[in-house]
Amino acid sequence: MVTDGGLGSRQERKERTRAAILDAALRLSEDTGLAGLSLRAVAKEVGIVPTAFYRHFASIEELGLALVDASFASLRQMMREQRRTWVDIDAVIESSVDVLARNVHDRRAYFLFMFRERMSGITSVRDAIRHELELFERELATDLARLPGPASWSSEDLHAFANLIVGLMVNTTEAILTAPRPEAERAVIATAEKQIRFLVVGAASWRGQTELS
Amino acid sequence: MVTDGGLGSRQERKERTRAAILDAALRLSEDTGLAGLSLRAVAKEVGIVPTAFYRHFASIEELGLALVDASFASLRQMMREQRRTWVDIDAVIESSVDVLARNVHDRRAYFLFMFRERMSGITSVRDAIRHELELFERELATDLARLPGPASWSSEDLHAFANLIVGLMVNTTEAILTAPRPEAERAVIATAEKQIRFLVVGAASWRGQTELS
DNA sequence: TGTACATCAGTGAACGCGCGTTCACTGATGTAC
DNA sequence: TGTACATCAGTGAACGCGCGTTCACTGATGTAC
Repeated sequence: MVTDGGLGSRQERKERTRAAILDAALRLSEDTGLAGLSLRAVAKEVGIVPTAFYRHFASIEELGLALVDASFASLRQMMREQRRTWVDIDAVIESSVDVLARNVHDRRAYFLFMFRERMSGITSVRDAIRHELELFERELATDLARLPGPASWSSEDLHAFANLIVGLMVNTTEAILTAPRPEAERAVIATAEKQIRFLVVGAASWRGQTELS
Repeated sequence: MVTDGGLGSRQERKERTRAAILDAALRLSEDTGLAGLSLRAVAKEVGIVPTAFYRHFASIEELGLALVDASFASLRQMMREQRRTWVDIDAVIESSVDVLARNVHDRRAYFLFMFRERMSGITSVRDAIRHELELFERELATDLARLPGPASWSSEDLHAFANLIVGLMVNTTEAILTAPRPEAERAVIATAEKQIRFLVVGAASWRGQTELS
């Protein structure tokens, strides 16, 4: 494993090993969670000696924080693609659940990591994920404010609505990740689309109500 | 610790030790998660020798399943109290978030356990929690069907709506558990009440829409 | 271009530690007569 | 009520194992001249 074909500069090869460690950690933590992951198991999976791990990360915790960055980079890329389709709120509903479902498959390991470790044992990793989700929610609120309807809402309403959407997204992601068979997944997606319509229509009606009162 | 005052029959004292184990596990798993909990640490906390653990549970996993039962028994009791106030959907909204917030404080350790282990490493425990949450959602759908408005809904709509409510409840619970200070918690509660109104009004309007089409 | 030295990713032995689990045991509690 | 025996929650020694971490090292890659 030292020379590994001898390709690339020393720096490039170090970067490749680092990527292999992140990849192995993402894979192995599916079974045990990050807290249950041992440095030795990761090293074994990568094909390096345990002590070589320290050339890349000071601890499993530091590795975990790098995985949080990678996971949210992946999530942001998804949202960037998604946002290009935002012309009005109906178009958003139309496409958003499908985009989510496709991405949950393509980046399954990242989504599993985010939604598992959000609740799990390593405090700094958990806090980093919650912080990123909060940022994500704020970004969403800003985006929503550009849509014709929500443009006139109060910031409290926008926040509450964005929080509701992110919550639904999280729950739907978990349901997709958990769905045992394609037909169960289709049911999850159909339910999620219906739920998004509940939310959108509800928020609109509710604004109407208070504006009249 | 053997005689511990000598109070009660052998059976009663065994039951007391069992309860102490469950209690210690609930407490210790707040830091590490159930998967990070060692049999020896639990025994030490209770004040028995590690091997005595086996008189009560075959493994940490079995202990975990007992904690799932205890946690959902606690959740069901909350819902039973809550249901007594259900006369119409407005009364439900009025009281439900407050009841939830109060219970999250009173049974904090149980709620932490449920929502942490739902995503965590021990497969059988995770599956048991998901199963219970599914049952809980079905019960809620049945209850909702008794309310004047939802009584006329399709079962798909009821399911989607119940799922949305449970999801919101889960997210709100997590937010309450995470809220650093009382004022942050009040903001969470205010947001949750607004969100429930979104849902209720939205579901109603959405039904109206499709009934007209 | 060739040489001498510096860098540093990965090696391998060794350590002490907490872990789950086994086993034979102890002695208070419970039961049959 | 008194005695003899059974039950069984909790004990304590011992085991092998994987863990994180230390340390001095190797040898290919990189750099200065």
